[in-house]
Amino acid sequence: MDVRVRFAPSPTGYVHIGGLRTALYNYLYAKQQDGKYILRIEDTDRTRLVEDAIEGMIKSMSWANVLHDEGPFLNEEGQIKEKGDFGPYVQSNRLDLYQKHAEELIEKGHAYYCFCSKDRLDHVREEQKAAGKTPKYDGHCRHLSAEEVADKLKKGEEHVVRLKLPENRVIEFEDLIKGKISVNTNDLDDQVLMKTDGFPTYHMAVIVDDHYMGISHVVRGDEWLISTPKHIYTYEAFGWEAPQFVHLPVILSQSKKKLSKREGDVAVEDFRKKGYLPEALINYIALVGWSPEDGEEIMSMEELIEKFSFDRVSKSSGVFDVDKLNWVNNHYIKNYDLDALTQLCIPYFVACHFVTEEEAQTRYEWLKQIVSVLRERLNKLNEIGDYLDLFTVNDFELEDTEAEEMIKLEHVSTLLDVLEEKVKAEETITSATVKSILKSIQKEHGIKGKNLYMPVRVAITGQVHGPDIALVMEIIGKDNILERIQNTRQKHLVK
RNA sequence: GGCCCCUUGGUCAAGCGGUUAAGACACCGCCCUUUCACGGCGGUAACAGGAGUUCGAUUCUCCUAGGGGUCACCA
Repeated sequence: MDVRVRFAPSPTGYVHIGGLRTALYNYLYAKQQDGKYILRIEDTDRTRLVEDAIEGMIKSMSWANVLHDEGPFLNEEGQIKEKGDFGPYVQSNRLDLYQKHAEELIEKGHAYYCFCSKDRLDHVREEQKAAGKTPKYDGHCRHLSAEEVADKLKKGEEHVVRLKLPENRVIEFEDLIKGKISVNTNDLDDQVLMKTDGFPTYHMAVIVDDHYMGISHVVRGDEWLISTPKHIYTYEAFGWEAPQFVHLPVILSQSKKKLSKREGDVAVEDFRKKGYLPEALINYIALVGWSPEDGEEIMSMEELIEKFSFDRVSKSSGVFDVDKLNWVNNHYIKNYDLDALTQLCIPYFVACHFVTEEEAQTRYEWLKQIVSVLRERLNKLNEIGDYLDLFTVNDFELEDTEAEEMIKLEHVSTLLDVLEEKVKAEETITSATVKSILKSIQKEHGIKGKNLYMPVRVAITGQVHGPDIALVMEIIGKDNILERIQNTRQKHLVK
């Protein structure tokens, strides 16, 4: 059987990090099985639509490199165009199909019209709650006669279509991750299939679409597990074969709650903006809830495709650990192609007003050098801003008492004089000349190790930590070095 | 509350009847580096609890506790 899977978000906002993982697992499985990965837009709730959400989602997914084979795409002009033989892929364009199938279900006796008002339903629910019962539709319209229904319909009464669930029947299915699940229909409700506005509910649309789109595996979030028996019954009612079900565990925040905006970043877009590399985000997110047999932690998309399997997906939810994401991201930053990384860093340089867009081109080699020095300590690209003063500010203050201590050392005055003299004597300063200068200072004055490097570091940067000092000096150049020595001498040196 | 599901260190996790219960992040040491990092080595730290089954349970069963999901004309 051909593997066909889908990611089916509602266009109510951005792609959530949990959604990205769901999409990723779908994608990995499809690619591994030589199948198709489909993007479908579930926009049946007209009240929650967010303008341009579809575009945003397509962009986020394509940034993350989780690319669909069928569904809506953005063309050159940024308009939405569909690709694939099973469309339309946006549910609001498939209304007739749902309507037709709802009628089919009614004819077959597996669904019925319900004319209950919202008020009545609310009332019933309240009463049930008050009586300590589980709220459930009371079946008021279940047994209306054909005449009554026809009459109400003719009068144009508002109505919905409900699924007619059999009583006291145990529905079982085998979830590829959770294992055997069984639920009694008595614990289930006669789900609304078609709403008063003529739109289907999720439960209707998902079945019709998955069937006609030839979906082989429904890979979705945990929250759908309980509705699955209803879905299975609906497949049966249509006489269709149900797909395989795969319910993924939830991703939790550090405080073990469902990941929410309040506790930090949840949108894929947020991570992009902060300077997480898509490779790193994908790599990390794949590891929350799944691990490969060989225990490998750093994997490319190709490796993920090769190693992924549902039976190694965890049954229980996992915490999203930003620290580990940072570690993975840093790993990718350190090993990235330097030119490609520099290109990715340019927006951050510009955003910090370190350079203009134009300068980013004319002084590209300089930026590249800076990136090469900073990359090893960046957890994410936007941290680049934390280091830029290092290259631009000559008139700095000492960062902390530790820095002050270093400058207070007795030999610093002499050290600065000698350093200044030797720097002046050089035509240009490179990392190599800095090293040879320091070496000669060691020989001539017996200052070495920490006593040598630390005061120099502080005198040049004002800080006790930071990138390799010789490289920093090479990047800022002779004139700035001399100016900084002057600054330190006048401002910070204890006379 | 009913129903369904889950439970290995702070976190991600391996394990699928017999192991000194892996590995990774974080944390703490030491080493390397004439500085800062990187890196290397090492350390602290876990089978929720209780009954069974078994020669033997982290692994199987049941109960308890805790957590999550669901109970919408939202997905």
